[in-house]
Amino acid sequence: MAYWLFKTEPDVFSIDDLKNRPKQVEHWDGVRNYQARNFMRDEIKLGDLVLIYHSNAKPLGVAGVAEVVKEAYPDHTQFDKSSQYYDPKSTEEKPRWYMVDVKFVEKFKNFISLENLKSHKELNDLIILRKGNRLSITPVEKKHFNYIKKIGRKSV
DNA sequence: GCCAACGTTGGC
DNA sequence: GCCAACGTTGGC
Repeated sequence: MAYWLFKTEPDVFSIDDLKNRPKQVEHWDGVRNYQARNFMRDEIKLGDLVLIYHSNAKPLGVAGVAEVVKEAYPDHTQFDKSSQYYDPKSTEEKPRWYMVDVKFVEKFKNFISLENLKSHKELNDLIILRKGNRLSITPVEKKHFNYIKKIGRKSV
């Protein structure tokens, strides 16, 4: 059982969008970075928990938690010419990109802004807080996950 | 295999 | 809108 952080731009897809999906499940398509792809394909397992992080937005930060309900399978958008995620170099026989399915678990009562995250020295080595980090999927340590969950559930 | 040029991400 | 920090591409 492992923990992860997925970035998403809430203008495109937010925690509320996930919550409002049928069965509250959605496939996490559009990842076009090899490191992130490798995490999904090789390491992200059924039942893993995911922090949903809203990037490029206001507010900016961790919005809630989701759970992995389906392990890696080919991302269909890579074969779709009309998709912005279309990849002409990928084939059905040898797909280049993968995705997982996640299910809504909870939306934090207390949205945790990036500023808030940074103010906790316990979270100093969280990957997302490293300067210049652009990876859209990153592993999160159990202690960090639990700490963040605690802040998120605290009422303000 | 190197690396310059270019494109993208994402906080500010 | 700016720009630092990356990742990718493609010529050599």
